Amino acid sequence: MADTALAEKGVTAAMTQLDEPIAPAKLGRKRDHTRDPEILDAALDVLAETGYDGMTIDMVAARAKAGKATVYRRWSSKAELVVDAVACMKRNDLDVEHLPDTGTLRGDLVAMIKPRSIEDAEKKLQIMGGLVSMISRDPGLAEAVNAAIVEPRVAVNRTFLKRAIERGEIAADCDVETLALLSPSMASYRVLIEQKPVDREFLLALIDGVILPAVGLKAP
Amino acid sequence: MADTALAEKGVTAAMTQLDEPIAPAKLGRKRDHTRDPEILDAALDVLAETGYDGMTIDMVAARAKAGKATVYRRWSSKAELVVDAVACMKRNDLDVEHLPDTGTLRGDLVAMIKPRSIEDAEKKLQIMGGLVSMISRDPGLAEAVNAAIVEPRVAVNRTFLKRAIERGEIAADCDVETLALLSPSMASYRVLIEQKPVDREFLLALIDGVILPAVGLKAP
DNA sequence: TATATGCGGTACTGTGGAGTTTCGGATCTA
DNA sequence: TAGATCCGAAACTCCACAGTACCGCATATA
Repeated sequence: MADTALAEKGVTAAMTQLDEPIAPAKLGRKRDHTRDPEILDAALDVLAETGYDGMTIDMVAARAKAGKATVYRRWSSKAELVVDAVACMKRNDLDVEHLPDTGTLRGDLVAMIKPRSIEDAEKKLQIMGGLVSMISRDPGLAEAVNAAIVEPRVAVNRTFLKRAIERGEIAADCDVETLALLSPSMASYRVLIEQKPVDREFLLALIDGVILPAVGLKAP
Repeated sequence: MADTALAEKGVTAAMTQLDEPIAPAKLGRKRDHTRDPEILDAALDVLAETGYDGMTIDMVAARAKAGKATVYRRWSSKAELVVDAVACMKRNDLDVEHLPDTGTLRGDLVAMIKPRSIEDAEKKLQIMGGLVSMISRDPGLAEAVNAAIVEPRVAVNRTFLKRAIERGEIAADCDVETLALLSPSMASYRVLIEQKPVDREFLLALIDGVILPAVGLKAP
């Protein structure tokens, strides 16, 4: 993922000499690709702490215990590094494959409230916050943010709601898309503007005070 | 030239021995305070377009057709200018005094959907977006943003909900605070992350698809 | 009139960060 | 081995911007 641009560059250089598309006859020390994720993780840390404009390549390199040249050898600019870091964030994502399936909408929603998951989500929101002002200027970044941070969460909620519709727990004509966006939206607002934590209490209030009533269910 | 400078230096040195610590006797041309709001408005425009870090004092001065020195004579730094600009934004705010009172919660909420109001809110959200990464580092700015952008909107919704409770239209135990935050939160998310417009359709979907069902009401 | 300040405009200074280069050393291929 | 490329580290160039200083003019007081 990280070396895509450089690999393409190498291929292009090779092709100009009419050599094989992929056989650049590599020479010298090989690039240590185990450092890629370390640098990307460092970038995400700095991004969450200082935002895009506050982040410097030196900070990232220092945190990853790497040289600046090592960073620039892999990503040609700060913007590319950030886009790649965000795009590669899906890795430590919530398991979309084995979601909880408790038989009730509330059970499913509440089952997603885990300290680990919350902590993870909160950092992602911080990262997103540091990118807000860039999103409007870089379509590629907006795309990456959406795919890595926004959409996964929304997809989970959408799945739960559709399941509830299928088993007849809630009405089929409720606005699934808007409801799926509800908790991510309000969590973002709470973290980035109100500067309050997204804790269990808040999420339960959201589920029992808004989402369930909105689909005609009651909290136990 | 050099002679003049030395002469002035001599005069100043002489006066410093007789100068009083506080000499408020105003002299010379008066500061034109009608320029203050023009500069602040220019700052808000630039802020909405480029964000805090993208904004330069030259941009603000140029848009206000003012000199940079004129800006720095009134605000000692970029940060102070921005905080003041945000704080002084309440001016063109929605009239909190004469809110609509239609007799139903839905009527009140729908009555707030005005093209002028939407346009205004959208620009405020853009400004807020440009400040997100600063909010976490400057408590004063967080305060200003909350007072100028967030709280007014929330207060309106809170008023409508409390009214509805008082007249028995909705249950008294519903979560007013969370519900009042709902539309600002989702509107922020829509503008800043999804990059979609906060149009009448979206707001109606929010009212009829989420808020009203959540308090046990139905859309007509 | 003399002096002092504000005005828009322009040129300047100082700083910090993006991106480049260099260095000594390590690791690969031929 | 020899040459090429990587590594971390540090020095370097270049540029944009915050903030300052000055210019010529306008407008205030005394």
